[in-house]
Amino acid sequence: MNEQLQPLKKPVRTGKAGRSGTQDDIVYAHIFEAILEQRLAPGTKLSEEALGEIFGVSRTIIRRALSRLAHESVVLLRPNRGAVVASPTVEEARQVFFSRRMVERAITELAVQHATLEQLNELRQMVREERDSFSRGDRGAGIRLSGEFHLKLAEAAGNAPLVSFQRSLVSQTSLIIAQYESGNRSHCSYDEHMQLIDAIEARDAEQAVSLMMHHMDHIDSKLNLDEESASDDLHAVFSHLLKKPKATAKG
Amino acid sequence: MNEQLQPLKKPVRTGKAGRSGTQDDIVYAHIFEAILEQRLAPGTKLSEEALGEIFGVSRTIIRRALSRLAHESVVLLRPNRGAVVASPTVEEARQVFFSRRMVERAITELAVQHATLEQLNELRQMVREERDSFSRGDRGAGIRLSGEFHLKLAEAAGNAPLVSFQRSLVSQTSLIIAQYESGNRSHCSYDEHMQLIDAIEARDAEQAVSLMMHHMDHIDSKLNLDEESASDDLHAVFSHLLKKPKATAKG
DNA sequence: TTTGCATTCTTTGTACACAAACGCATAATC
DNA sequence: GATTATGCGTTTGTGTACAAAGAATGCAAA
Repeated sequence: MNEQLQPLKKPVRTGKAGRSGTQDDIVYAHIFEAILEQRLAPGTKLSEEALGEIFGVSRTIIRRALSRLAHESVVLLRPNRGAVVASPTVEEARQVFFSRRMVERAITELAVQHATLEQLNELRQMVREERDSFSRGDRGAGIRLSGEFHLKLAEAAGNAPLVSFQRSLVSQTSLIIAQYESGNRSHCSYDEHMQLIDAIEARDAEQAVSLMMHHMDHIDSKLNLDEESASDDLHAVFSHLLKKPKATAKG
Repeated sequence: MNEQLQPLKKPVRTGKAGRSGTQDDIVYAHIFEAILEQRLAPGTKLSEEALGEIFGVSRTIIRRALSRLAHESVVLLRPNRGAVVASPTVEEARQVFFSRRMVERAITELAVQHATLEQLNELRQMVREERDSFSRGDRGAGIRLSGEFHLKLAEAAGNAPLVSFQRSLVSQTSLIIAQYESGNRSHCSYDEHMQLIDAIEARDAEQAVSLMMHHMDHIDSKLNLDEESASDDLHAVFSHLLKKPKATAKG
C-alpha cells in the first residue's frame, strides 16, 4: 500500500529538478538528476515498484519516465529484465562526442545568426549558476547546469530537431563525464561558456565556432577514454558486480 | 471483448512492415507505414480504443506505440486530447531539412570510411526494391524504402547516436514528402542512390558527399515549400476540419 | 565438493476498471 | 438574436490485478 509511507508526494519541491509539469516529468527529472549526480551509479537496477514507492506514484508513471530515459540512452531497458542505469562504453562515448562536435558546430553557427540578446542574457545567468555550483562544491549540479547551458544554446539556435538531438547527446555526455572524468579537477567550463556567449553576441561566427570546438576538446581531454580504455571498458561491463546498487532517495 | 472481432492478430504478416519483434513494435510499424503511405492523412485523430480494437491489443500497447511515434515527431500527443498524425509546417520542414543535410554529410563521410562491401551490397538490394516499388506504382512503399535506404546508410556509418537521430529525421521527411510533394512525378531517387553507393565503394569521400548534397537538393526542389507555403500552412492548421479521419486498417 | 535440475520467488508485461478532463450540445438569460 | 453557462457524452489518464518470464535458491546426484 503506497498510502502508508510515500516519502515523496506530487508537490515535492520541483524547483531544483526543473520541469514542474506532470507527474512523469517530475519523476523523470528526479531520476535524471540522481544519475547525473552519481547517486545512481551506472549499472544500478531501477526497479519499477521501488521507484513507485519512493515517488508515491504507480508503476505506470515510473514506466513512462524510464521509457523516456531509455530513449535518451540514459537508462537501458532490457526486455523482461527491467531497467538499469546505462554504462556507456568507451566506443559509445566516442560516438557521442563525434555527434556532439557536429551538432555543436551547427548550433553555434545558427546561434550567431538567430540568438536574441534576451536569450544571451539568460545564458549568462545560467553560466553564473553553474559557476556558483562548482564553487560551492556541488559537482553534480555543476555538470547538470553545464549540460543545460548547451541545451539552452540549442534552443537559441532555433532548430527543433537539433534541440531534441542535443537533449539526448547532453544527457549521455553528462553520464559519460560522471563515469569517465579523471577526477583531479572538476571541469570548470563556465569560463569557456562566457567567452562563447561574448563571441555569439559579437556575431563572430568564426570565433564562436573556434571557441566551441576548443571547448569540446577540453571536455574530451578531461576524460580517460584513451589510456584506461581497456580497464574502464571491463569495468563498465562488470559494473553490476563491482558497484553497489544504491537506489535510495536523496536526503 | 476483443476476442470477438480482432481483425488483426499478433502474427499478422510482419514481413512488409519490418520489425517482427514484440506487439508494440508491430503496432508501431503498421501505424508508421500507414502514415507514410497516406492512408492516415496529417491531422487524422488516432483514437487509442479504435486502434486497440483494430490491432487486437489493449490501449496499453497502443499508447506505447503512439508515445514512440510522438518522440519521432510523426504524431502529435496533445495532453488530454489524444494523438493526431503530425502536420509539419513549412518552417518545421525547413528545420528538418537543415538537420538532414548536416547529418547526411557526416554519415556519408563515415560510410566512406567504414562501410563494408557486404553492407554496400545490402544497400544495393534495397535500392532495387525501391525502384521496383516505384515502377509498380506503389508510391507509399517507394517513399518508405527510400527512407529505409538512408537509415541503412546511417547504420553503415557505425555511429549509434546518428542512427537514432537519422531515424527521426527520415520519419519526418517521409511525412513532409507525403504532405508537400508537388505531384507531377514521384521522386525517383533510386538512381542517385545507386551512384552514391558506387562513390562510397570507391572510397571517394568528396564525390560521395557531393552526390549526397545534390540528392538533398533534388528532394528539396520537389517540395512546394516556397510558393504554396501560406496555403499549405493553413491547410495543415485546419486539416482536422477539412479531412475526414479515416482510421481503417489496410485491406 | 561441485554441478545439474527443479521449485519458488521476485519482477516485469499486459489488460482492464475507474476517475478526471475535454468538447459539444442544449438551454437560459441578457 | 447572440452569448454564456451548464450538463452530458466521449476520450484520455492513472492505478491495480493478474499472468508470464527470469533469477535465485535448495536439493539431489555424480
